[in-house]
Amino acid sequence: MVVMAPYTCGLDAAADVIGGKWKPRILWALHYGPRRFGELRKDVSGVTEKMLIQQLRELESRRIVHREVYHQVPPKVEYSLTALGESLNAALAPLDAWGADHLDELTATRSC
Amino acid sequence: MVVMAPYTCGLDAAADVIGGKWKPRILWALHYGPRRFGELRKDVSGVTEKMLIQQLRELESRRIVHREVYHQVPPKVEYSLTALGESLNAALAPLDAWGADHLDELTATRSC
DNA sequence: CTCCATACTGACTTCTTGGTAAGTACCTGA
DNA sequence: TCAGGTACTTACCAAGAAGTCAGTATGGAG
Repeated sequence: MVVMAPYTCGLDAAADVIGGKWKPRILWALHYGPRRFGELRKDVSGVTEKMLIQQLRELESRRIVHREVYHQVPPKVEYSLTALGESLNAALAPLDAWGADHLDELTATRSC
Repeated sequence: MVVMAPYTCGLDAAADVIGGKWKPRILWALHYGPRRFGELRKDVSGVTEKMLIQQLRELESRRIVHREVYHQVPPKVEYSLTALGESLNAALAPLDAWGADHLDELTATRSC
């Protein structure tokens, strides 16, 4: 985008941050505490390394997740939620509950 | 999609429902009560007719919005939230609040 | 001297989403 | 007879998101 329209409401801004196929699931995986790259790859099943990194980088640039590098061999990198990330996850909780509550309904009306 | 992976959590399901460039804003516009097609087009600034209809149809098939046709000339169609839609919007409220709270931060870290 | 584990990186392709612009249907009122 | 107002519908194209897959760096184990 060359010109970016300002956010029209908080929801608009939030949607921009959690947009992308994998971000909600990454956030959810991080909910349980810091995770290494390889652990996330397993937790978020189906994600490719490329996408996982890409999404993590975006979340990092938004200051939602923190990246901690341990200078070891083999390398170790841990990802964790920042305070902002924690607050985002808290705001996401009701949405998760809603989805869980209506899971059957939502599954039934999936496009197919 | 030929084979669809089951939802991994409530958040996953919810994200599927509100996914798409315009759905959050449409939902938000509907928050204030029933709206005609033409009104929504103005409320959700920037949306094209095609996209608005497409997203509304998707929300309708998920039973988030209700479509009421008045057989008049010129035609009149009103869209409103169903009970499910209302509950979704309620779950979305904290997310909107979060976005509003951190609007400056989020605007500052936009990709550009 | 080679292999291993881990965390990436990059080129290339495919798939999905969104945008443009034109056209349809209907009755009313001038 | 013909423009006006409303809510679509369709065909086509462009942009962006995601997937595939091969390659890189490091130092210790064997």
